[in-house]
Amino acid sequence: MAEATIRDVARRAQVSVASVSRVLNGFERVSDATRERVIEAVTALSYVPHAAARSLSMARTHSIGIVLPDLHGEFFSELVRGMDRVANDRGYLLLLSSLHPGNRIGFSPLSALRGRVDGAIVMAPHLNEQELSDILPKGFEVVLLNTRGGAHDCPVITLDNASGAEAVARHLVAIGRKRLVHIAGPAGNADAQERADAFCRVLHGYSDVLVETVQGDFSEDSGGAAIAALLQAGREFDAVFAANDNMAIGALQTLREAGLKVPEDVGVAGFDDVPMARHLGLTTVQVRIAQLGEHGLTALLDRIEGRGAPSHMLHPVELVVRATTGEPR
Amino acid sequence: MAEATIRDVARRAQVSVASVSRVLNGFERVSDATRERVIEAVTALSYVPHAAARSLSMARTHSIGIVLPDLHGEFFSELVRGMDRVANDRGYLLLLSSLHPGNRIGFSPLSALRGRVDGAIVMAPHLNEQELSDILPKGFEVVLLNTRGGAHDCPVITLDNASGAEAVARHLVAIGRKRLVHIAGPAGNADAQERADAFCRVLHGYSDVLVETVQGDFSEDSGGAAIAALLQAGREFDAVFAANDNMAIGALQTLREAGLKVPEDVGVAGFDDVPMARHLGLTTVQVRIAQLGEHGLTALLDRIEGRGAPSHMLHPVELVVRATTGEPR
DNA sequence: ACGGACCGTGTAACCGGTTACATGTCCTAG
DNA sequence: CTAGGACATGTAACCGGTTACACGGTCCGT
Repeated sequence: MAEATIRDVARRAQVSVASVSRVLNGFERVSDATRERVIEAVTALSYVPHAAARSLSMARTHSIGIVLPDLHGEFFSELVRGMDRVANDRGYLLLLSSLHPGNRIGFSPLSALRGRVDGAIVMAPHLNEQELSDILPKGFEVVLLNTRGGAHDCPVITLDNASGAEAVARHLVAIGRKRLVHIAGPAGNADAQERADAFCRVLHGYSDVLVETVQGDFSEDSGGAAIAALLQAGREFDAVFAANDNMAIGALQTLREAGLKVPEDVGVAGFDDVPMARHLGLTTVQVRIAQLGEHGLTALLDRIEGRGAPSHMLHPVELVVRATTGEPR
Repeated sequence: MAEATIRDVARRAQVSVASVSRVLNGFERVSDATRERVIEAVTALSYVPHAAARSLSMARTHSIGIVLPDLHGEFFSELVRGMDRVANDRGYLLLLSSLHPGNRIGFSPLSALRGRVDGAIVMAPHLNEQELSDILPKGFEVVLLNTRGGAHDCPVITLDNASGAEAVARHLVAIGRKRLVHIAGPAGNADAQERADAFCRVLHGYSDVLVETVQGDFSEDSGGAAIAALLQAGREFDAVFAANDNMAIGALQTLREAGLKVPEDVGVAGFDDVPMARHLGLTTVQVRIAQLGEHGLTALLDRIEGRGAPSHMLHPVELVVRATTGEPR
């Protein structure tokens, strides 16, 4: 049984394809008799319009590309969930594409979306401006998420990393911590950089507070390893701020295994508020990720549909204080 | 700047559109001179073929629909990650679609995929056979994931609940437990049923082992409540197998609050291996979700590309022994 | 020298929709 | 009575690719 086409429907309803198309698209100028016959034929043949054909003639796909560096973890699923809500409301579908480095060079995965999407949301915090320019397609609207994008004309939405990190810094000072450690994210990652910068900037305002930065890579293991190295080196500290929750969790575990008490001996804070954070009582910076997704997709669709959207937006974050940063000793 | 079309390329390269198409699709019968001119023109115009047009004429989209009940949590992200790997390898894109009940009735979200995908992976554990039939489209290949689908001609992939539960049963017996409790999942859930059946079946083979089943609903609270009720009733037992990790975690907490030692007094095991399980040292049955995604997509693509795939497949699971089931007392 | 196989290339039909424009009918105003 | 407008509908071009088929030129064997 081959799929019915609009011409099959027209034949059965004894009308022209134009009339069928008009009925299906809710066009007004159709007589009731025609409309009825068309509807009868459509249901009888269980006709469904062919999306590719429609896209081709209308130059509109009603899908949106989502291009992300990695498709894993709660962050990803939350982001997509938020976008899915908006997409559903506004009649769009989401096309997923991961941007892992191994993709065939010289052929941007983004351009593969031409003719498939009306626009795309791109998140590529690991790329620099140059690399970004190389992959950005000319053919459709793009909104950047959490990505350095100063030099481009597409809107950018970034996390308000600075105020999050500042809030953590102030909180740690407020509860009396003096010797702080920051476990940074991977070098070259914009978010990691902003968090580290803001954290240190605030702390330099306090003459009696020391801060030391060590390297991590956003993985749980790297957080644990960083702390282990510090302990082995005999360093003393009374609080740790990791650039994300994963590393904070790793740090937490290593600290406890080393016999240190959290928060009594060492306070720990992270960034992201992954679900596990609540379970472990981890102080962290809450990022409403689903909302970030909604936010980004809404901006993109507004642009596509003509209503302009502002070109740079900060997505708010909020400090959540839990058990791992207790009161002053 | 409008997008370049294949005719623009042909004009610039002084050849026909057919030749351009041949070069782009790696067709052999093209002279080197022609090939060079085409390539020059393509790069000069930074031409990218229009996916919708290509889909239309080839009746092939190289995308796959993924239809899921919900887009959240680690399960979803893992599943998608696995599929993404396969999709990338084999040159497909993933089109995401959630199946929340609110979708316009009488118009299946699946049929909206016509002309957009070559096939779809559908996961709808909450639908019965009838509801499922109603939404399944005729136009393209479908693979069902973890969904009752006996009556349909599309392949189904389900978890191997039975061997997982059997492994747990054998393990508990092997470490010397004699009085077991099973916290079952919600009535009517196929996975829960299979786990309970297999668990009890194995244990009935041991004359000196007792097993008692209590009801749960997959939630953490229900696991705790079930154990609390047993303790209150003065029941004695030395091991608990919950039908999923959530309930196992609830049980664990309640046992400890009651002053019982795990694993010394009572062993605890779950099912799923959620990330938290590793953290809590929970013995459980690992379901490699990413691999399930790979598995499902591979089967679908094989079908689409002609190599037939078996119609019903069990996805393997594996017992992971951790701290909550220790050695015999 | 000639017929045919083979090769590279171009022309045009086709995929399945949308829509500008033409057509025909009926109604009404001058 | 008729010109012209409003309306319902049909015809055919178009979106941007792919590809069956036609065509002309080489090279070969006889």
